[in-house]
Amino acid sequence: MPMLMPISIAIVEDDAGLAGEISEIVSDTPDFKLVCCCRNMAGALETIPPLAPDVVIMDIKLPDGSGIQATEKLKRLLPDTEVMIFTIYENTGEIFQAIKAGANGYLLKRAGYEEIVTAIRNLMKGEVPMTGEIARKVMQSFRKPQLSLFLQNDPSAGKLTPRETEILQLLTKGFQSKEIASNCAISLETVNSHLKKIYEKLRVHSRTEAVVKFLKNS
Amino acid sequence: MPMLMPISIAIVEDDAGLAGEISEIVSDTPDFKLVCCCRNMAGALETIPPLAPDVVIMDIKLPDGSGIQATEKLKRLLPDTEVMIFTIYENTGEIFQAIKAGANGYLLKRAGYEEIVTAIRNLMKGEVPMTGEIARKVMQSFRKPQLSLFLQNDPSAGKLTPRETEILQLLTKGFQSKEIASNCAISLETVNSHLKKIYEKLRVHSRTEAVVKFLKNS
DNA sequence: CAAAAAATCCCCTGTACTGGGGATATATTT
DNA sequence: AAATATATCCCCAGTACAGGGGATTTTTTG
Repeated sequence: MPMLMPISIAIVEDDAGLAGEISEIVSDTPDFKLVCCCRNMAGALETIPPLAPDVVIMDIKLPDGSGIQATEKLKRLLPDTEVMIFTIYENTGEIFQAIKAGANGYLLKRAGYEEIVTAIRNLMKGEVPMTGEIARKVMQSFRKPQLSLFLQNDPSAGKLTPRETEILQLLTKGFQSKEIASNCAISLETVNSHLKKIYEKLRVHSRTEAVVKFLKNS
Repeated sequence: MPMLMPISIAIVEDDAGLAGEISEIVSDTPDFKLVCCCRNMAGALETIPPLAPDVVIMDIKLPDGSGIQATEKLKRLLPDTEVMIFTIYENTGEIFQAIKAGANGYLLKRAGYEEIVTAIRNLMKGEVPMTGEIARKVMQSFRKPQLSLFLQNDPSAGKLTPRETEILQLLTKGFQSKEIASNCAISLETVNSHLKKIYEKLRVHSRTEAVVKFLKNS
């Protein structure tokens, strides 16, 4: 399917080797057209806006700033340009920052030739190219205190004993551990023991998570 | 590539016509195996757990409940089973509920033969099949988060600033301070500063108390 | 009765949290 | 222009919490 208008692509990447590889991929694809290849943020913000490419492939770590900042600024100037982050980082924080900055896709650098070409085409179709791992992380963030909601009729999560339920209820009232101890006339250590079991059974790692889970399901 | 173990699939769909179409697609694919086809939620919750299929294709509108509830319950019992929502609804709320309930993918009913087969295979590879439109919506929700949420003008909340509200909301998801820092791209110290103000305004002395107050008032 | 579950207590290590000081840079409002 | 609010960052001290070992007694249950 010959296209009248090739997809114009800009690259922002400080590593010369990698920049070369990508530009080769772009050049080797008939309907792709490389319009510029920047080495740093300053250059990108100066060169790219007047070119208004269809796609920008953006590295995160740049010598004079972060690709995330660059993305934010570029998207403000060129809202219709698709920015795809291309990075080695799998850190969740980075990913969210990039998404918030307006990135339209997120590829890991270990991606192969085919993957990159496909991702760019998908981008133009309005899809959101992400590796499976990244998509999972994004999805998980929605169910952060993890699913697996309840206790009463949840066989996989052990049922709470009466004492544990009582203590959990006190947690929801904002009591701290030593207050619970004196309230129940037991030692602080015992409260700790119960908390450990409660966390284990609810599969959480803090009193706040435990309380949220409890309140959501009662 | 012949597979020794076919992918076992269950369908939950009240519309007989559609159920028929999907089961045909599944049956026509060599390495797929249909293990059951349920018409309602009650049946699904009874039949599916002992079968422990690899994949469940789940309709949202069921005669005796919602596919979202069904997903939640199934995922509790079968955390390793991939549940793919299959629906006509493009409503953002529905999508988020489904994701929170633990759905692993989200397909629109206008999807074609190929798309369905591909989605199931991607699911097994750990990817998250979503149509482009849905992925966009999910991503967008990160860009302008929280503002839509309820607490906005709660008088008892003592006028929290947008940032404070955002952070409080992250608390309710069980995030710890440094996770909030990385998600908001600010330092831990800043998170602490915000927390101090939040506690002061809500007149509480711990994150758990803050969360409880927030959840009770929303 | 014997085994299992529940409830109690103790030690210890490392990390997270609370709350007390600050400071600075933008915005917003007056 | 001055005052106020918001958002950001820093240091520090003391406490609380999370989770890893245990152990003992009572209660429940097969």
